[in-house]
Amino acid sequence: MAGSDKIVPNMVQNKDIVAHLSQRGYRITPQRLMILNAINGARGHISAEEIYESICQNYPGLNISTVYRTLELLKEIGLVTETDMGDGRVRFHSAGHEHHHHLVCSVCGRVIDLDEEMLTPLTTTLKEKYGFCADLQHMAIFGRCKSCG
Amino acid sequence: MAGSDKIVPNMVQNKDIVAHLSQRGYRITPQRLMILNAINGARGHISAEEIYESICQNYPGLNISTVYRTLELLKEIGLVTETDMGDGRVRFHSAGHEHHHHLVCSVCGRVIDLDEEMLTPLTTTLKEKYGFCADLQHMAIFGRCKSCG
DNA sequence: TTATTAATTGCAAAACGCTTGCAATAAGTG
DNA sequence: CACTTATTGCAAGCGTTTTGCAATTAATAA
Repeated sequence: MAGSDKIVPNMVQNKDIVAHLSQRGYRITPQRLMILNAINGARGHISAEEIYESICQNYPGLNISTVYRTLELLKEIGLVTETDMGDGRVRFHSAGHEHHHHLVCSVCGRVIDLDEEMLTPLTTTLKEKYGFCADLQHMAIFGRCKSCG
Repeated sequence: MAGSDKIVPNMVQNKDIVAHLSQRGYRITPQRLMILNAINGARGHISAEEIYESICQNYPGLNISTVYRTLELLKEIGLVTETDMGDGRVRFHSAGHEHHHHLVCSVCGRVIDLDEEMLTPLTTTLKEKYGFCADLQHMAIFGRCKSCG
């Protein structure tokens, strides 16, 4: 997991990212790499504010607007995915990861990752009955987890 | 549908509401009744701002913060339900109504009501596989509608 | 009916998450 | 190295929601 391209400490491998960005005329900046690294390192959903704060510990110069602008960019390119977990702020994770769906416990706040194929029956039904093409990358289901019954 | 308890014009029946509120020491105010009436009359999801504006046409004295505070209260009591439709503002509807689920088209913004039983297979699966008790009152599925393919 | 009292309101200001205009900076290129 | 233009930080702004507080008012008792 720990990368060898040490532009800043603990940086993940950036080959793909560099390719993605520079092929489209975007520039590789330390801010972008750190932001992407923060998302990859989070192993799960992370908010813009959390990304900002985790980076600021090592690099206080970062601005929150840069985080938002970078997230916008990474979404466009398809490197990160956005999920609305219903708590008033949007969360992000690396698009490479599986488990795009989440069960959010409204009692304890626990988040359970959900296998993708768990939702395919639903997707199929929606397509058949309503002609609706569901985009279930952005999916959070609320309820109570096993422990909170 | 039109009520007989005409405290303000077009007021819905308030027996239940009065019971719910006063049993818990809450007071019945014209503002609360109008807000609840606006939600019931909306036949569907409605935002705080929309509630506020619809009432202000007849009663300009109303304050938006009262709307928010009342919605908070009605949620607690269980008279209204909140849904995050992903457009940066939360929407509400009467907890009594059917069609709790929505298909939201991210291209044209259209909202399609979804039959409740369309999600029961999913609910069952989540319970069986994860022990997760999904609360699908608060459900919006994003994607592209028939027309926006 | 009036007096009492605590819940509720309106107001103004602030909090919150996010966006934007702009001048300064810096990445990529020759 | 010089040049060009994407990118950044800053500060200000946006829309939605929340909050502190004094004034008002619903519910209750007298």
